[in-house]
Amino acid sequence: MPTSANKPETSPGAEEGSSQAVKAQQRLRELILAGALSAGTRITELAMVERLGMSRTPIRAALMRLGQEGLLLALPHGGYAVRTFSEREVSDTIELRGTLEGLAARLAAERGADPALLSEAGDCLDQIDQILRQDGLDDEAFSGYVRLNAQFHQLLSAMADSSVLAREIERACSWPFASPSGFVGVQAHKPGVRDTLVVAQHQHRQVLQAIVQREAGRAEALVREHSRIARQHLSLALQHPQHSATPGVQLIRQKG
Amino acid sequence: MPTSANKPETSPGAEEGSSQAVKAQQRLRELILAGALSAGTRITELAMVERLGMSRTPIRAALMRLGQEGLLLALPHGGYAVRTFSEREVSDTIELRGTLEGLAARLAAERGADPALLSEAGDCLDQIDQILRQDGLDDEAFSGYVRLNAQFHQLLSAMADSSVLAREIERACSWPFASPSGFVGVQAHKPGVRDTLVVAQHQHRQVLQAIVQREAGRAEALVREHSRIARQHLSLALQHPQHSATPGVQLIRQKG
DNA sequence: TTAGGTTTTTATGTATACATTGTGGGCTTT
DNA sequence: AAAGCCCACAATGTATACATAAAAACCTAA
Repeated sequence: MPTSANKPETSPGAEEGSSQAVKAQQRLRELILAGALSAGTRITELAMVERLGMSRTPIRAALMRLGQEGLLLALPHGGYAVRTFSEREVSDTIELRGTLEGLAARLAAERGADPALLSEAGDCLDQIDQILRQDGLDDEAFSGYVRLNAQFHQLLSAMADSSVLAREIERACSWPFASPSGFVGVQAHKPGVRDTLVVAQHQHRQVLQAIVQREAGRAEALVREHSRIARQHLSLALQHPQHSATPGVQLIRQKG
Repeated sequence: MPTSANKPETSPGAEEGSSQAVKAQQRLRELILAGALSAGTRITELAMVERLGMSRTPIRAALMRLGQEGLLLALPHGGYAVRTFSEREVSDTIELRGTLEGLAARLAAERGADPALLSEAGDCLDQIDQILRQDGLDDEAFSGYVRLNAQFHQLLSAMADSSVLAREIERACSWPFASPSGFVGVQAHKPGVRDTLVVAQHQHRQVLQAIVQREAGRAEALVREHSRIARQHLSLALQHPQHSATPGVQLIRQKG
């Protein structure tokens, strides 16, 4: 096999309907998070032109968007490099996400959330309870939890009814290891998994209750505390990187 | 004067050393905030090519950046429009900024801020005291306050020693009416101005003290409360839009 | 052999031509 | 006269050629 592939790589889940620029952005993100582009290396437009099989223009747009998103670092004299994250930066990002979600919960409680959203959230938590009812959690149950967890957090964001805040929360969750379900996959096959999820689910219930009862301060504090679970997961993932199925962990540079 | 100007407009403070794309971004932001591009209207690339006297490529880059920054709204089938803000959105943005700065203050207090920064912040507040010592505030004194206030808030952000958070705070301050000094110009020539600034300065002192004494919760609460001054200023500015010298107020759509 | 300067290469910034898509207006038909 | 279809224009998406600047490599001289 020659070193310079002639056939541009195709992504299995790539959506065909989108524009080239969007496709480039998706593909580049996948490449980065999968570790195909090692951390710290410079990314040149021409290399991506070869690799993705499109012209420089959409590549440029994609690189710029990923740069503003934070996944790429804009170099001083032009060009980009795959960004690396210190453990502290990841921790700060999680704290940021928790703070923003906390603000959302507080606003939802203060202003009163849309009853339809509250009902949806309740259903969502009921479904999680269903999953946690079984003793052992198979992979299917686990991915179900991840999906429902993400849905609950998304509903939480929507309850604040603030486009400004929703936008920022979405930004904060764009880093895979900062998203609410980012590190849950870490200990998918460890003994105490279910207990962790039970605790998280208890917090979910309390948060929803606080919002319903318009206890703004309590709602905010609960969500913040809830986000610390992600930090615990981060520590575990860094201690046992080999078990971590989370995409993007190789972007975290360890000091040890 | 013909309707289609042949000479591209020049901006007085435009930096000549930067690239075309950066210049385009600066100039477009000025045009939007000055109201030269009325709120809600679609911005076409070709129109800006005529107006700024450069090709589509840097214009495109600038539009994209302003879109991600939030000043422009990306239309569903391509193109951008000057974004308008509801009063609620502006209010939320200020709340967001206050929350982020509050997080910064908390982190600074928890982790302990760099003594050099603490000393700089102290000097900054001393200089503000100097300004407030005089009874009447002339324009020069006022602009001095605005500058020092911005500097203090910038130092606050730096004390958290978190690049992630600093980046987000800078984003939140990019909207002129959400920045710490955004609406102070509103009541520059009103009788009670000085008192407002005295109150704000008192809060500054308390915040710095809390950080020095490592009182994290207090620091966070104080900064949040401090940000509500901006919301008061917002109300005043919307009640008396004619007195408002803040750029960008015309982007706020009033419901009344 | 090393240091410095020059040259070549390579990558990004910029301009522009071409493709494609969506929208609006005008024409035709019922 | 009204409604629907078709055509044309206009704006964005894409590709590529050209300009410029930085970096690397090579060559020369000390």
